[in-house]
Amino acid sequence: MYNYRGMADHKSEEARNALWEMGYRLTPQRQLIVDALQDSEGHISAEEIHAQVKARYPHVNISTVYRTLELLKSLGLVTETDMGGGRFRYHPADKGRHHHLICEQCNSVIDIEESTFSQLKRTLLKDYGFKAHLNHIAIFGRCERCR
Amino acid sequence: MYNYRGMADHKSEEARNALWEMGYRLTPQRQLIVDALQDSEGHISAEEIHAQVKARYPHVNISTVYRTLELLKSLGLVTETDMGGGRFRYHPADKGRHHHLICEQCNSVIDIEESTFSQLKRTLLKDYGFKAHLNHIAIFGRCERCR
DNA sequence: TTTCGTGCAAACCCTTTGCATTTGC
DNA sequence: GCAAATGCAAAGGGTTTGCACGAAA
Repeated sequence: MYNYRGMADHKSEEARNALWEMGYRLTPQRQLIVDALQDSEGHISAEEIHAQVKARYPHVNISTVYRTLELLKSLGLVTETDMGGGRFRYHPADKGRHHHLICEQCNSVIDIEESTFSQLKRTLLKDYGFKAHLNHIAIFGRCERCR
Repeated sequence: MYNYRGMADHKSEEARNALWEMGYRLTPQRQLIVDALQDSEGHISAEEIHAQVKARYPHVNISTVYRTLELLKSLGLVTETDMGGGRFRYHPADKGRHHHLICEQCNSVIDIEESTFSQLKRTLLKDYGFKAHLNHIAIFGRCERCR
């Protein structure tokens, strides 16, 4: 896999630089995965990333996607949300923390602000001594249109 | 599979009667599964139920456990919680609705009252027009001892 | 050149399903 | 006797892993 410098339109300098600075190699696969995440507006699945990356480089394997996501997670560049049933979706950390409302009827996803949970967090800490780690939460229900 | 009448110590009359009244057969498997759920104090996994049932009737298959849980769910006798990563745990409905705080350090589970979320539910409805279905929720974090 | 990253295929874990057989009623 | 329930084995879906090859520094 050749000449990846200058190939992409550098939307995702931060993640790239972070990888570079930590001593990780800037492979084309990693760059394309980072690009896909950045383009996604969040909530992208590993398979969707894979499909997008394959459109450019057909031989990229999905295990590389998972391994790269693992790396980005460990560097705090990406957060992972369990959307139920063990399906994960990914989101660039620099796009801000938020949570998801998922409509069981139409499958639409509504982003909600992290602050929506601050009251709940306080209650859990006060009443149960429990420090909640609400990274990305998915809440299921019915959206406005589907009720 | 023989003589199941009078074999168990009838802790779980309700579920049994409910099954019976709805016209479902009272097989020994179903009774043992219901017993396992009842004994579990909640939060039992399909595999744990299976192990417990097999101790009495070695030939019971895990698919029967899943099918019975499916049935009990559809009758509203059991609720299912996704404890992350697509692993489900089950809980008898008559033991009351509640949610879970799971410590990432020591894996302990704290039950919390459903009412803890009523404020959040109201906010989601008011601000996003979203009717949340909070059946059983699992929230990860750190418990009092592990901080 | 030496280590790191990748592709491939197989394994994994839990859950679900198809089908022939058994069993409750 | 007959529909309903079970056991078995195989499939399923998304994720992970072992290993040999290939490429980055």
